[in-house]
Amino acid sequence: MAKSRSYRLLCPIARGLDAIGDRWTLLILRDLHAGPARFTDLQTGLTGIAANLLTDRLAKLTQDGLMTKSDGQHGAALYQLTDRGRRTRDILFELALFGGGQPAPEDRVKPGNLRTVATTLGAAAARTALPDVGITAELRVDGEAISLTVRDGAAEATYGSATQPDVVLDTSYDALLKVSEGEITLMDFATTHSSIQVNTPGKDQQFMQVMQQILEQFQQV
Amino acid sequence: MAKSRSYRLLCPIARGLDAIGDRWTLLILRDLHAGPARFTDLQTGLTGIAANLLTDRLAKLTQDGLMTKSDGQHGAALYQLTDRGRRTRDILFELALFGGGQPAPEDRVKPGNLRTVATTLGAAAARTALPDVGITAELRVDGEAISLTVRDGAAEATYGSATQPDVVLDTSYDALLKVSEGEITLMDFATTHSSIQVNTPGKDQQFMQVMQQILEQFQQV
DNA sequence: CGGGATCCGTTACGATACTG
DNA sequence: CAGTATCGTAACGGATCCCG
Repeated sequence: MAKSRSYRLLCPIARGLDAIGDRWTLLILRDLHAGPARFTDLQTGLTGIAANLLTDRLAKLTQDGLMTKSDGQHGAALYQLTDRGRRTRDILFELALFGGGQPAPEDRVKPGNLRTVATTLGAAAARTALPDVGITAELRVDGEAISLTVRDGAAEATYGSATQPDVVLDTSYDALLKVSEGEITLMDFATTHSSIQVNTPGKDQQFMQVMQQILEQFQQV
Repeated sequence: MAKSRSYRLLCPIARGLDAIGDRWTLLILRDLHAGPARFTDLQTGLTGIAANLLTDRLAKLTQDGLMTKSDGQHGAALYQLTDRGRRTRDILFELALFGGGQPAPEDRVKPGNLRTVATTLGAAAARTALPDVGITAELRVDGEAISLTVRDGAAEATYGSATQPDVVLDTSYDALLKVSEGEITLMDFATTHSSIQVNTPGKDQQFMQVMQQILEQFQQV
């Protein structure tokens, strides 16, 4: 593992950056917040990180106690966040809020998978106050499934299908970006850029309420 | 100006990192949140950044509209944040919360100046709810002055002396780090690691209330 | 002395190829 | 699938020099 440059400052901000400030590191954490992932899952989501760099980063994150490596099915290692690693979530969310306001040139591409969507929605949902809502939803974004559950005031979003979802929402990454950046309204998003399938009658009201609260997180100027 | 590597992803997190993810950039912003600064002020606070790198980073931040350069007294240029640049404050604060939980090896040194303290306290203060408090305080941390004002529910901390402070608190960087990281209690901090001078009788109560709310921000596990 | 610009050795990154 | 190995290139770090 190549040792990364350190600022060697006592300042907590500098110490934080020593742990997660290296190139790619925050994007790796971003994808891990969507749930455990294999090496290849990460490599795909990061669109073109060199394999050796990914190896380096995973080693450092593991050594620093932000992540663990465990053996999954048939030799496929699984990487997942530790409790300490999960504490980077709000950093990522603030970064997303800021980055959403940055101009995006034309040559930008979609990430290789949409784990980032699960992370961002999950972080936003965790900031909402949803006392009496109990719901399991599946979002299909450009065909990729994201599971969103809210129960007992706690919210969680993971990459992958939901089991027995009350509601399934079908939409696109483009539309999600647009609504989160205020280019289209929530109403417009829900009606013309999404289609919804209700498995548990009545739950669609709760779901829309949740989505509204999530997306409102992005509106704070 | 050397062009920085871009992730070229639509993802807001990646876009944010394209703007502020380069080495040193977040630390520059950190110091600028404490108020306008000259080239040398920044170079000092960053303890050993190469001059050409600082030049590069300032140029990129200016070009991206996060910062402006203006002429100060006798040829000394002044750099300061734009509104957009100020939106990085919560990223820095979340980073500080996270970084405070990271172990700090022995060989770490104090930054060359304590602008970072003004930034961190200011960001923490901005998150508190302080409706009916009006106070101007000066913190002297290892001899460096930081001005903290709270008025009409809004808080601000800048590097430099306060004009006619109601209260002056004398303390050390070490003590501030310890209390923010939970190694000592607020009471311990206030009594044995600080000395307070009250210019406006009665304001010390309000001040302690403010300090408590600020430092409580760091206790959230 | 503040505010850089220039130069150059070192280090990390990025792309490709290769292996268990 | 999950990495390791190699190598050219780009960014960083330190020093020196320049200019008002």
